[in-house]
Amino acid sequence: MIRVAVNAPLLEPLSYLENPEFMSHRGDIVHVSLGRRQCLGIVLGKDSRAPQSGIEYKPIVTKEQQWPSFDDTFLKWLEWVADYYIYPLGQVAQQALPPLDRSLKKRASKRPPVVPVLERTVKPTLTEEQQNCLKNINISDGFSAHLIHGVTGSGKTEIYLRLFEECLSKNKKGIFLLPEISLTPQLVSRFVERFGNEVAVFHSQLTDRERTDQWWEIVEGEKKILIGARSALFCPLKNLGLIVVDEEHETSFKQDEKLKYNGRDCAVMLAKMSNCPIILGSATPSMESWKNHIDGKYKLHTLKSRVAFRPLPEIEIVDMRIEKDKQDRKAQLPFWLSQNLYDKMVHTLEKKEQVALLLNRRGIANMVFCRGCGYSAECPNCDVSLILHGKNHLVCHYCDYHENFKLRCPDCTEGELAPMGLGTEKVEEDLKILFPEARLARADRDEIQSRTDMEDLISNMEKQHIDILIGTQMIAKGLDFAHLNLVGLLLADVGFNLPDFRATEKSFQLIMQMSGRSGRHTEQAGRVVIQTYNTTHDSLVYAQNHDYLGFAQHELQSREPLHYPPFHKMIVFRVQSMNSDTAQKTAQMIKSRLLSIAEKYESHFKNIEVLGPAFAPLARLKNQYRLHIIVKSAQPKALNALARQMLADEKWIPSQARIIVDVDPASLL
DNA sequence: AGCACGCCGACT
DNA sequence: GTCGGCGTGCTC
Repeated sequence: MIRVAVNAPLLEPLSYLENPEFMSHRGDIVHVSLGRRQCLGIVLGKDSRAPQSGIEYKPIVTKEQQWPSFDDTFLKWLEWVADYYIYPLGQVAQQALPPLDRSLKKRASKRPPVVPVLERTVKPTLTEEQQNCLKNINISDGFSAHLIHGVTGSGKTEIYLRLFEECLSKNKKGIFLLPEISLTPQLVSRFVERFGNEVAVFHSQLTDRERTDQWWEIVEGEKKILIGARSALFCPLKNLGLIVVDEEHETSFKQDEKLKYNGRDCAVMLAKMSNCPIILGSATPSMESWKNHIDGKYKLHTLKSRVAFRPLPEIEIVDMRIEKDKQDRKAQLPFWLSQNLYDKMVHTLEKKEQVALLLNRRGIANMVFCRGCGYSAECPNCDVSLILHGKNHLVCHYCDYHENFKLRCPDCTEGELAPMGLGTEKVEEDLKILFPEARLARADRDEIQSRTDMEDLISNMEKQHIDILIGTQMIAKGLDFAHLNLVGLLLADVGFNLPDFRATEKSFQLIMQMSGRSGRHTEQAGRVVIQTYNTTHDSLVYAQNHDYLGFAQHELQSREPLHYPPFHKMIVFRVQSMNSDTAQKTAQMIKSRLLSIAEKYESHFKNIEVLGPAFAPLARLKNQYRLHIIVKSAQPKALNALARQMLADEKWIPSQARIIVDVDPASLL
């Protein structure tokens, strides 16, 4: 009999009879019958166990010919992913296949090409730091892990490009992973300018046809370098010689639905199994990677200065508590704008340079409430306020609920509902009055919805058709504009107080990243203004001094006694149910099961901490009550085994409740 | 995930 | 009567 991982939510593979028409080998992609239907499965190998009585074993139906079989290295990696994240292997493997059948004839498409066509450009000369870094990375010596800590603008990308050159010269293929590639077409362009048509691109904003074509180009075609978001890792490349993960600290490498994998961590494992080097790069390495460097697992390379001796930006912190009471405000400024930032904006615009304002919108978006009775519009399905979009549209940010905004308060029927809080739209409105001459552009989820929207925005910024750019998180990442010399973070506080152990780290990263956008191409330092009500927050003080090392040391020190990652591993069990009671009971059952397993196998599960159950910070979403139980341990293997035991024999789970396992959660919301 | 089975309300 | 809504359970 043959073990087959079927494409169904079954944690264990199933056994099938060998089909006498053909032999099945490990890695083959086959069709098998499952219940009354057929589905795809991956052959894992011979099943030597005795057949179980009561099961009517069926033969494998056919071998799927259109895709090449998985080689052993890649299949081992898929098995590791499935095992580590406690997810059905068959469903993990499904991600490694293209969504459509191969098609050799190119159809005319109105969409711009996935990979732009660009002239090759000359290579810049390397700085001494870059040369040193390259000298210390030997890519032909099997697996090794490197962490490049380089300030923004220090030329990390050029190092990657040189490494990929070396990789290609050895006739091997390479993967370049980015957090959200559709937001960074500039980086793709730089690769195309160096490697021409040897580049393939893979990310979530491609159509199924584009994806399928790119898949074949990199798996069997002429393309040698795959640039992509985390999903690119699942392209079954043969002859892998190098993996680079840029902005490795980004939590968006963690997929938050279905298979909740972290692209960075999976990349490290893929490199290890493929016996090739992996490079992680960041201006603000994650605490996980930094600890790996301290523990000697990653080799550290530091780039301290920007290329061409361009200075680091000057970061100024404005205390909005004082600003509020200031009497000497010349112009009538809106409450969200300090005199200091306003003056700098005027100055920057006079010099025909560009300004970007970042609004870390989470939690302070435009909700509406009644000044008469305090009623506020809330989503009927979720425990959150509705957010005002445009003039008369109330939207829930967590489900698809929306309604028309009516002025009259539905509760006291006397007062009027008024928007409060701050959104990018409001900022834009106020700026139109303050700077009537300036050309404004907004970059948020409402404005930028497709890859072409972002490309247009970038080209407008580059051509200086925009004077002031107002945006959310999405403009903090990876963008590089020559004339952008002032960056304002309107309200830094928003990130400080999230109920998440990574809140300080995320805040620090955002500020560092944002300031990295300013003054990348000038001899004078770019300017950064951070407005806040809490000027002494750790993330601000270290960021102001560009002191990553100090921050990392401080942050690690504060996490260690609390047993937070990276010191202890974490698995979260989330319980969801329409019924609050069922949700709570199920959560309680999870906890007692965990405790009893831990007690029964005491020698295996030492020092396991079980926290909760507690309602998640957003206790109800899409009409589902949400609780979670957090489990921590210093031994990842034991933690995984405990979680598996807990989930085994799932018959005890009440049918109205769903349990979701999240290994290494990116956030606790 | 599919797909079937089965139990209930609604409707020609 | 029987059509079809979806809650429940199983897949080698």
